[in-house]
Amino acid sequence: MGRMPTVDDVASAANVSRQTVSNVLNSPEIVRESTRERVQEAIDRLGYRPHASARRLRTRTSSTIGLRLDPLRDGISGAVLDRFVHKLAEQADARGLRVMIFTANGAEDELSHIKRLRDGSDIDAFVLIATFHGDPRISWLIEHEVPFVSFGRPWGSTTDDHRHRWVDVDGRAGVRDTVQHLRASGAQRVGYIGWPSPSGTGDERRAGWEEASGFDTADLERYQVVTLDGVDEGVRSARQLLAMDAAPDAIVCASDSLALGARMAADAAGHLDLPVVGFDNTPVAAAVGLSSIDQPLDEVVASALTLLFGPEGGIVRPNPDSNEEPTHRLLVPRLVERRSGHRALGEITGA
Amino acid sequence: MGRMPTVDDVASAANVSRQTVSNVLNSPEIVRESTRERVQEAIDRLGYRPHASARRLRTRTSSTIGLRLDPLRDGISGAVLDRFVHKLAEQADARGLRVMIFTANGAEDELSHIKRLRDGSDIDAFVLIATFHGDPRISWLIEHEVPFVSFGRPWGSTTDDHRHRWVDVDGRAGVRDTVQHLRASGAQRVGYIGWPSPSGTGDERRAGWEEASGFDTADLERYQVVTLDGVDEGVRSARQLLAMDAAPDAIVCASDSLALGARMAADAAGHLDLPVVGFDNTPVAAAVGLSSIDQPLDEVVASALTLLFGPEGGIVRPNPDSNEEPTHRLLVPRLVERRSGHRALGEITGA
DNA sequence: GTTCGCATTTTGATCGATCAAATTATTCGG
DNA sequence: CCGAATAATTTGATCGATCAAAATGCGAAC
Repeated sequence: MGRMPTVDDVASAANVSRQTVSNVLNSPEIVRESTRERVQEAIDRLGYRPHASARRLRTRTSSTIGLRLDPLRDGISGAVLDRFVHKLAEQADARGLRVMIFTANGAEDELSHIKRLRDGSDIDAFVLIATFHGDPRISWLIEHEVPFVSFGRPWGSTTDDHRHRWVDVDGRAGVRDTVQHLRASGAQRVGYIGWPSPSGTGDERRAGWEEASGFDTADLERYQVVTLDGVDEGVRSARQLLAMDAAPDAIVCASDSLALGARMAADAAGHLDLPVVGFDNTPVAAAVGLSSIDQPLDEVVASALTLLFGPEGGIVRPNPDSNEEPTHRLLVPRLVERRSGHRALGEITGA
Repeated sequence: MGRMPTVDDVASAANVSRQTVSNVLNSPEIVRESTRERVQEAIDRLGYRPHASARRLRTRTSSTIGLRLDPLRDGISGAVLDRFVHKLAEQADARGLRVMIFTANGAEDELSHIKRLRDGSDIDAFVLIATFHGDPRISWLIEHEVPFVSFGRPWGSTTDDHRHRWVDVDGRAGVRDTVQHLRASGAQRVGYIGWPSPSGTGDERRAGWEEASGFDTADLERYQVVTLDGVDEGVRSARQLLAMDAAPDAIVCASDSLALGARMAADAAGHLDLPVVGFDNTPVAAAVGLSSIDQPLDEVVASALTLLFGPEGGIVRPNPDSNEEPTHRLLVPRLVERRSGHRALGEITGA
């Protein structure tokens, strides 16, 4: 394999100067059409491709997004982030951006990675996932004016800092709509299985249930179970709810793991028609025919990139100035119903 | 944020020349100890980090691995590749390598991405996953002497081409060992649920079952079901097997999706103790307590990197010369048993 | 005390592109 | 047909590092 052609090679092949070749690539509108065609023809004929590192050295931008992969989760819910990663790669590509991934043990470790990648001019902007209360990454990035966007709203103090661009899914609205839908479909008492507080996302989802459940304070206590995530936990919690005097006739869960357990417990207890709804619409939910609240990841990713780079561009925008455009987006998830009309898990296990 | 320090800044701070600073970073052994310390101190004090693009421009290497993410799978099994991606990022990091991801629609599209990334000197080496029979990527990469390694053996003609470095998991041995183990534990007739031929991995797994099953030709036909992947398909296939006259008393499946379906069908039919084994040991298998054959992904990734870069280095090695060292590794998966002693799916649904 | 050899450090050139400014070509009004 | 204004193109410098080769220092041998 011979040496790769450079701008100079193309330039002499097309009888123009380097800069003109560069202009054809980067600002074609300022080059006369006849010249542009001639240069383009030379580019195609020689198979020229700009050397990414040389360009980056000069322009001081890398057109690369950094993304930290979270520690592997044993649960089912990890799949959401995998889908997110995939879609980010897809859409970044469409904008001519590259995605570089890395892993880290904890926020501190991640910060050192971020510094290294940032200082090496390897990466222009970062995408953060799984933000949490008092996240040190966020304050550091703001402090050092590193462009970033997070999937997950800022929990805590920096909520209204316009320098923090974020996208999130309104779990509260998603659960609220779902509960309303269930009640409109005839459910009298919608129970809830969720995670212990404080948990940013978990608390929001619970709040959605509380708003739409129609329960008084006492019943709000009775009709919810607080538990860690997991299938076993879902089984136990659902059993507990179904053993009540006026047992719930529908159950909403904070995750698909919990919902899967709840579904199994409900089926085992003979409640084949009891609606059970999970969250995240993971492959598992689809595989076993479980209703679930789906996060619109396409929109999440599109919004994240728009906040970072603007509607079209592929160039990093400076940190947003105070009160121009919104620096965040809150998207509404939608319920994917799978139970009615679909072969039910219960039809199988009970067959 | 002021301008980042460069080698020259460090050099004048430590009263040495640029090159000495460069040497401290890249060949510390040739710098006198006292000088090295002085320079190092200046590096630390100024917070200097080498500019990655500048270095790459000069050295013509990027220390970056390209990885294409497969199209999203709706099934449960996609999780294996996610774990692979994660572990690759982890181990690459430990070697000072970066991982860049991209997506593509089909092998042709992927090739054009590969060309672009390669020609832009963005990427030194590629990692391919999900290889298939007559994979055009492989021949192109070999042809153009682009370093690469695949997770997945070459199916078909190029099997013994030493220029193709690959790592794979010996599904045949994994299934064979599992079947032997089941028979040693008392199973008389081990059934098999797998995918239609031709399927590289699928055929290997079936072969493992055939070798260890102890069946004659006729029974080999009777005790296996051929079906596409999916939970529903697993349910149907298991029902079919369990309805036989001398029904199997253990079932091995080509995937966790199938196994989950089979488990559910077996439980529903009252065979709570019937061993069902899946493949891939996905989070779902762990969540519902399903036995599964686990791919040693840590070793897979470690082997892949070793084949590409050598035991320690972070520099791309030239394409392997003919018959020096092995250019592939075949790893043996191991069975993770979850049924015995573990709370069974049956205990719940049957409770 | 010179000289040779080795260890250590410095200097000049270069990687491939873009920026900023200078230069040349073209258009248009009068 | 000329000169100014604008369009198009070219030239010189530069981004930050490493390579290759030259220069310097230093101890041992003669």
